[in-house]
Amino acid sequence: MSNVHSTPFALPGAGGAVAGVWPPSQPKAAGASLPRRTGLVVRLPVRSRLYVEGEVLTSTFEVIEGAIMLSRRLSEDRRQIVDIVAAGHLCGHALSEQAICTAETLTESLISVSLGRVDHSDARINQELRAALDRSLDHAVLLGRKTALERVATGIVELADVLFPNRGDDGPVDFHLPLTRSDLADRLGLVLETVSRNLGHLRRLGLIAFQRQDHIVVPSLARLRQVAEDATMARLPADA
Amino acid sequence: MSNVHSTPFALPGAGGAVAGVWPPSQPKAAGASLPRRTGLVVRLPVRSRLYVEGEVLTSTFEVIEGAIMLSRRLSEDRRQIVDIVAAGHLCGHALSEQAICTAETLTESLISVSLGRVDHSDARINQELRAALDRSLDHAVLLGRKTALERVATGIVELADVLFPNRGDDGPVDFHLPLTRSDLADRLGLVLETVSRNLGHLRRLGLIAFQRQDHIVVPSLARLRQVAEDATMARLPADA
DNA sequence: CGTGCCATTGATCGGGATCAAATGGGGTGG
DNA sequence: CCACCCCATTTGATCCCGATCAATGGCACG
Repeated sequence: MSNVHSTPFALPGAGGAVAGVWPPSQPKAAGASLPRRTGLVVRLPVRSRLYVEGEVLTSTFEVIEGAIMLSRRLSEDRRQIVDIVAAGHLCGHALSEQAICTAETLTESLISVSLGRVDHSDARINQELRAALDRSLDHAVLLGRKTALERVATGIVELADVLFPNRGDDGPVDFHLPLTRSDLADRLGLVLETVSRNLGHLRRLGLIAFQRQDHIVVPSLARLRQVAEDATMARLPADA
Repeated sequence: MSNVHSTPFALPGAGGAVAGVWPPSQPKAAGASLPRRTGLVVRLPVRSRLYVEGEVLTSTFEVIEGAIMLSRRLSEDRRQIVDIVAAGHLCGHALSEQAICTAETLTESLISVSLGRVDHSDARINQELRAALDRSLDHAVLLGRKTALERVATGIVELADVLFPNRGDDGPVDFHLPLTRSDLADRLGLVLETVSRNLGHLRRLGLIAFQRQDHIVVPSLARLRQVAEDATMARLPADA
């Protein structure tokens, strides 16, 4: 049902400890420099774990560049990715003093770290909470009422929106897919094979294409958005 | 997939209009008086619609007694009940100036109505938003990763918790089920038949009993909670 | 005493899960 | 530069849980 990741590395408290723990001898991240500190801004490689569900949080994180995914576990093999935090948004202490989920960078990211909730007004926090709630409700509709094809289409659209925050909606995009099929499955309430098959469907429908397994091309976000809302129109002549 | 309710009645703006629109000649509510105004507190019958998804909100509602359900529609026949607001909690303008969902009383309720966000501090509103977000994430795990039996068990536990806010957890409870099977289905991401069958399973397991179709008895909330988290232990010898 | 809605129950269907290979791309070491 | 290996992904075959279709039963209300 779910996949168990080998943890790249973890932050213990996520508080003042931030700087010290980071460079875990992991030469994996693409052309990225090791995490370096700029005031309270850190650059983190892919899949850096900021905090774990249940932990007491002392820091608030603001995404400057990149994205963070938030997940919850029901048990070792049942995970749900509950949100993806885009650039400009917050997570951590300001939103919940106890971590209500686990947070990991989805891509190499530039993150601003601040203690407690300094740096962020009540109004700002309020706005962030509202946005997070709104996203969560949308996602509840997806998980409760959408078909697999609609879920996968929605997942791609969401990633496009998250990774390219301010672009005139719709029109063509292409980007690196930061999630494996298994991650996508854990986001969409499916299993990885179903994700793979439905990506195939979308591809055969001409709604997406792949340059590589992890590089997707979307000719028209508008058309994909349509399928994401209602896939009844989008069935292949020959279907599995 | 979902049911389309005949709307009992609707509030247009939910602002100062509150008092005028309410008594819609509907002698259905149990022994309830017609909505009467006490300062800014109103008593509403079952299934009163406070506002509809998309509307501009001017009022904040605080549940004094009873409960409110919040729902979103994907289309006419795909509804998801995204939250149930218990006594002591807020919904409406303070949480979102545009209604992000439709709100209806689940039971006859005592609701305090206030314009805008007066009466509620930023801290209070933040606290409410956090609580709502936390509930929503829990629910995402349910919708994404729980089996039908676990969902139904969770649904009952949730109702017990919502309708009896401050009781020593666990131990026996019995109460009127304010949701139809179809409503429960729309809460749990199932269809009504599946809800009915799994209520049957729980009944045969001795985890719940029915005095009437809409009056449930839970001998041990603790045991039901266990099944709500993991139903692998709770399978009947002979099963459908 | 019907009439209509809600719930239960049964029969069958089908979408997505599970189990099982095959494929392929990228990184490593020779 | 190439061979190999590892692992993510694709694809295929089959299963099964929950959806759908279809009666039937029960209770409230006119």
